[in-house]
Amino acid sequence: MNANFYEQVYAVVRRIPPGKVTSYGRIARMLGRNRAARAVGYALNGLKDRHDDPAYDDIPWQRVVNSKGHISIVNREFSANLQADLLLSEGIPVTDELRILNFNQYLWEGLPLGELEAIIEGREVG
DNA sequence: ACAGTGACAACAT
DNA sequence: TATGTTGCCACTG
Repeated sequence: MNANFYEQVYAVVRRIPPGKVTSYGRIARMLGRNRAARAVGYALNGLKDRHDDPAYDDIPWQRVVNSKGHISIVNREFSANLQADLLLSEGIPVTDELRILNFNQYLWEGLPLGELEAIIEGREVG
């Protein structure tokens, strides 16, 4: 259940401020797993099974897109549009093709090394 | 223990 | 530039 990597991913995503976005690959690199981008997506996918749990309600999953700034939820029309709406409500411009305009302008800088270290070592506050 | 899978990303045409 | 192909990693049954 408590896959450590998932929890690390959630901890990072929780820190993404409103109006900012990042990518699956960048999160993977923050956690020291340079090529675990797919696993990050897999972790976020797991949220749909826990949306009842309040502990996972505060995770701004909508702020994670792919490396090109595209919303990556394909074959899931409803969720993809929901993600676009959520981003728009934060002031992030999303085209009707589900692409973020001026993606690099909204990119999140990431966490300070110390905070990342805490998350990786399981000392995150939560 | 092992093979299949997916909200990715980097390359190769 | 635009597609198609090939690694990747963590999780699951």
